[in-house]
Amino acid sequence: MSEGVEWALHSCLNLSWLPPGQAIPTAKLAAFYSLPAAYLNKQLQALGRAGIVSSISGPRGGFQLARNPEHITLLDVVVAIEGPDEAFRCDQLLKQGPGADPDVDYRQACLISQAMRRADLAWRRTLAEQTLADLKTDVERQYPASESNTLNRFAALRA
Amino acid sequence: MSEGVEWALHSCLNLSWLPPGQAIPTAKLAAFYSLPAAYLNKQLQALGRAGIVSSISGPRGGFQLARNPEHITLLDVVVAIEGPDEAFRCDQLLKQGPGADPDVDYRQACLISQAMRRADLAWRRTLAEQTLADLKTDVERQYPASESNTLNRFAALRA
DNA sequence: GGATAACTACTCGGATAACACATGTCCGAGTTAGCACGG
DNA sequence: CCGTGCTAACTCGGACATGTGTTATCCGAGTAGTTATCC
Repeated sequence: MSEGVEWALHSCLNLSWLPPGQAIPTAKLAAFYSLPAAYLNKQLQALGRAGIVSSISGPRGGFQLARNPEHITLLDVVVAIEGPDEAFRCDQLLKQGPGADPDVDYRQACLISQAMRRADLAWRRTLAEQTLADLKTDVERQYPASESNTLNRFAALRA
Repeated sequence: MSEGVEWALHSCLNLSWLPPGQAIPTAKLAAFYSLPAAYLNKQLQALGRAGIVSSISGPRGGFQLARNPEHITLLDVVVAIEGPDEAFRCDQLLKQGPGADPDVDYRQACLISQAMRRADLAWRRTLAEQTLADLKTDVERQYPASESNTLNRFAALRA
């Protein structure tokens, strides 16, 4: 899995602490973790295409969450960056084997494919069960200084 | 995930139908699905290093399962090919952020990392719950001709 | 006829290229804030 | 003083290089079976 997922998750969490209506440019989000700004921008574009963040051009512009953290699951973010394909892709090897039926879709019929899909669904379900709001709440509970640290850091970068 | 996983799973299943003590060379396993033999050999080597299959050199040589199908889980095969690392790797971005403690291992402390690990564990658990023997039983039940098809194909290739 | 030794064919195993995707970088289009100017 | 038009800086967005890991291939080391030879 590409590291862009980690960047996107941390950035979304930081965005969730902003007052509504305020946007943060890529450069500041990147400076937060000393990341290459141009590449982080690429990931944020992907989040934008997925409808997770919205972008504003020009001065005072930047990115902000496009909807409430309660309605953003970890799966949404992962899919936005990694794409919708499941990790295991079935190339329908059985079509090359003996007794193969050309009309059968072995991505459905192959029991190996089914077993792998079961695992993939378990993974997706676990990710979909957690929203960004849940994560935010947990972080605030365990590390109470996080929110103010984040906002202070953004304020300092604003200078 | 690399396609070698799919090849390995199908090959292990085919190997599970062989009478005990009999080995099949890479070339025949590859011909089964029209795969490149040299590359499939690479995957089988990985299975060998993981102790899932054992190899025999020379004429009448080849590969065979190293232990009973009941003791080979799908997770074993996936890990043998893909390696033990989990899909999401935490680069400890928080170490670069404000209020970071250099002595903390954020792979453990970071709640994002924990959430992703939870999903990864759900995936691994699902894979570990299914053994090659389970898969073999299911296939034999749903496609009764599979076993004989496989053995016949091997016999034909033997010529 | 039997045992032995060399030979041959076959198989794995790791070292070696070719390719694809993730990673990283750059500059242009569009937008907004600030400013200067005129009324 | 206030309204208006201009300028300039800032931001995103997509097009363009680079690096690393997967995909694919090849040839050498080792082994077992076979055969020919000798006792």
